[in-house]
Amino acid sequence: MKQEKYQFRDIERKWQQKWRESGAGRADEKSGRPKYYALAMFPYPSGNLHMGHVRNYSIVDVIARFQRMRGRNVLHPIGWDSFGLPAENAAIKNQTPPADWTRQNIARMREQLREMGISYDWEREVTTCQPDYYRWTQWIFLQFYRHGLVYRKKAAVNWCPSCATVLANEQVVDGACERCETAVTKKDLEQWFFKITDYSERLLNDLDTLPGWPEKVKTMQRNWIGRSEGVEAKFRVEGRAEPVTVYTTRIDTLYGASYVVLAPEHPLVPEIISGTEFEAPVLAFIDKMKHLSEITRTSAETEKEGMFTGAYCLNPLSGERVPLWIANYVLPEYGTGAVMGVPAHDERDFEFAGKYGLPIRRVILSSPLLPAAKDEPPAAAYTGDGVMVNSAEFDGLDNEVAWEKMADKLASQGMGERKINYRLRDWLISRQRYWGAPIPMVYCDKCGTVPVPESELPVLLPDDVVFQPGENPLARSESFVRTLCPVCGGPARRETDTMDTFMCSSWYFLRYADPHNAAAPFDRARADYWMNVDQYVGGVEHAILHLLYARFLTKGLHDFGYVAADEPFQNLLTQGMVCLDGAKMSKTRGNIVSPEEIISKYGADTARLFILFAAPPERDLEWSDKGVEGCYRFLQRVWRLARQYAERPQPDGNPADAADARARGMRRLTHATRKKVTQDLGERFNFNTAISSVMELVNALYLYKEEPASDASVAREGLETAVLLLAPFAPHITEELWAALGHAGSVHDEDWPAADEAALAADTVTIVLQVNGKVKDRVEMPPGAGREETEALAAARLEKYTRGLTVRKVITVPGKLVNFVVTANS
RNA sequence: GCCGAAGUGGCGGAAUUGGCAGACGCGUCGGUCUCAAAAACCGAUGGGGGAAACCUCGUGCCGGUUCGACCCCGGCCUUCGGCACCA
Repeated sequence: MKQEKYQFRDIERKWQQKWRESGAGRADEKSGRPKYYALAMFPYPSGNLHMGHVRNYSIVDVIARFQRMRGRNVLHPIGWDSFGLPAENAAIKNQTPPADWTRQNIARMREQLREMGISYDWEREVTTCQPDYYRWTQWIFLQFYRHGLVYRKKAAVNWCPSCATVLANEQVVDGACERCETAVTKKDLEQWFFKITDYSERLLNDLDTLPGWPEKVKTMQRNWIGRSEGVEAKFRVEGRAEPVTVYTTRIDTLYGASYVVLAPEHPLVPEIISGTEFEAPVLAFIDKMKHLSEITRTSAETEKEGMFTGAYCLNPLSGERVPLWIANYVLPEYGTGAVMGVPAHDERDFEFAGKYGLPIRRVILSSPLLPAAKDEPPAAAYTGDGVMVNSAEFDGLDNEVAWEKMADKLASQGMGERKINYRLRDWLISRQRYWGAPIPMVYCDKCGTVPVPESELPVLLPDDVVFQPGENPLARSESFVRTLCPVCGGPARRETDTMDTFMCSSWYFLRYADPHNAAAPFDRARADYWMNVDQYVGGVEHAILHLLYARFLTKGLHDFGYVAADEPFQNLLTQGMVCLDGAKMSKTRGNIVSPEEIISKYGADTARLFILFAAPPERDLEWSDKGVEGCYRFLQRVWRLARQYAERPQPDGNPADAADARARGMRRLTHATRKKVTQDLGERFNFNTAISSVMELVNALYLYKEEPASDASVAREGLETAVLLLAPFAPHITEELWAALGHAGSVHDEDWPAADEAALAADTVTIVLQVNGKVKDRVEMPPGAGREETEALAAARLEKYTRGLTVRKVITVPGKLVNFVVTANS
């Protein structure tokens, strides 16, 4: 019998063409079926798909195809996060406009995605660098501006001298620029900020409404938001009316405060040193601090340094007179920029006091049994809980109780109040860059800072720019900068900063719901139909920033009444990295396997299958060429098996009627596999075990067909089950085989195969026989066998192990095991 | 340092959550087919012992709970992520 070979190239090309023509993957809201929104983090169009993309999109495609076969109305879109630095760098290097470079990259990567056979709704493709998209990014900026959530301030910002741009704190890694690794310095600039800190509490609390997110990601977000409960306490400064306010989470240690420290930038500093002998040295110290980058200065490794200001202040409760210092380890941005120094109970203060000879007094003892220790100098700071000492009326109290009482007392005397602080900073969105969405603001000498009216959006990026390293080309484009004031009509200048690309990627999932809307970013009804995203999948590197900003923007749009969703992503899966030789694949490291190469050698189905089979999705995946070949072999095995059946007519008879034990065993496996794969795909994302169980089914089908009395209908059912179950993973080969097996429609339009519970019923169950918990034997029994019957049989089988010993106890788990607990005769 | 994951054969990984450890795949070894090779197919494959039926050890380490622990508890070690002077 002549057998057609598995020509993956022809097959994949053929079906991709057909899907393209039929618009497979298209989603609309008219379906009566329940919706399902499957989303992968959209790519930056760098030019080529890498294995991380292949993994990400394969995972989501399996989910999308599975949900379609299960009867859901699936939205599975794709787009391009296409603003950003690489395009501009390429423009400088090649003198090609960023738009052209980006367009070419998108075209190339779009083809690569099509070659992977991902079932996107291509009619919903969005591209953030196109005016029809960034118009609405600007519109969203204006809504936040209108609601008082956008402001401009002069701020010392992280500056990358090489990229000539401002970096957000989160884009500074180890004191260096995230992109080019140049050491970051500071620069004062007027910058636009989003008031994300207004949402700190909600961004924190609403994490509890997301059980479908990994605990790890939620923890990272919680830490990033960094909520702390403390007290702001006032220390009177001798000879001054205005007190110093310190922030502390350990107000219970107030009696142990032996000094107060201000940040060098604290506004009080110049005043208190003015005209004193301390003025010159303190100013010299501050100057020295300014020359260090914030990163160096605030690094935990930097030695603590400080200086006495000459001033003293008074403890609000004890009245004790303590010196006022400045020090490098106090940050002006956090809390009040002033802290009380409690060396006995804070490690930083302990180090600082040791260095400068400041008093160290214990106020908390770890145990009440050590009263003698209360006046001994400690060897290290004790930061734990305990009993109060040296604290006047609070002595003897549990420190947690004292905390509350001291906070109350300060409040009643007007010397302090409870305060919650967050580590989260406002979001700096200004970028001194060309290739981004222009910030829609205008500066008028008469009217001041004026937003561009919505009717004038988009503020288009100009074409007449020259790309050189350094300065923002936008600022040099006269045609762009010169404009008229929207209020008075007089001459005005445009803002030349563009937006952080995180802005563009913080709402794209809403645009997919209504991508061609020219009157609004999206229609509320359409957005409400699709939102929330049912399953979001992407790299864990976006665990903090992208996800936090997307949550923030969604909450804002919700609050302004544009969408019902308050959280964008119902379930989140963070996929692991793709590694080669134990390290993440990367261009710089040179350990790359190119998807194009794999697809041309083995086909997209094999590439997809391997990447899903080699590891569970959230774990790192070690690339293996041999493993790819194994998956290729498996698909060929499926191919050969199915082709044999393609030559035969549809068998008569119902597989459920098959009577002999072998047939029923085969059928049981077929239906057990259906059940297993359904669970693996629907309840957890264990693609690897789903695939392995289909492999087992195929192996069994090979054996079954060689049986002398094999039932054709049972074999056929098993084979078609394998093809259907593989369809989400390997969409091309299964489509081809489904047609070859005589079916008219697409395999992807078939109903997901349900397990027949009747077929799952086993003829016998294996009972494990144990002695003292160790397996000694196993026995086959009818499923409904009674306890006594089972134990009797077990006793007989285990006789040789229990002979001469005393049976203390028999543990029986019906249908599973019998365990004899024995001891030696005494 | 803090927070979060993870440690299972030669390798990637299973074990549906306390009940047969090592599914599936890779690799290796042996065999069939072939003039030969490739492909394909069949078989073996955690360590030690034994001719064999079998015995024994075994899920990072130490202890605990339990009839029974890769799984639960306590304490360590290692690796990988994240954060790091946040008062």
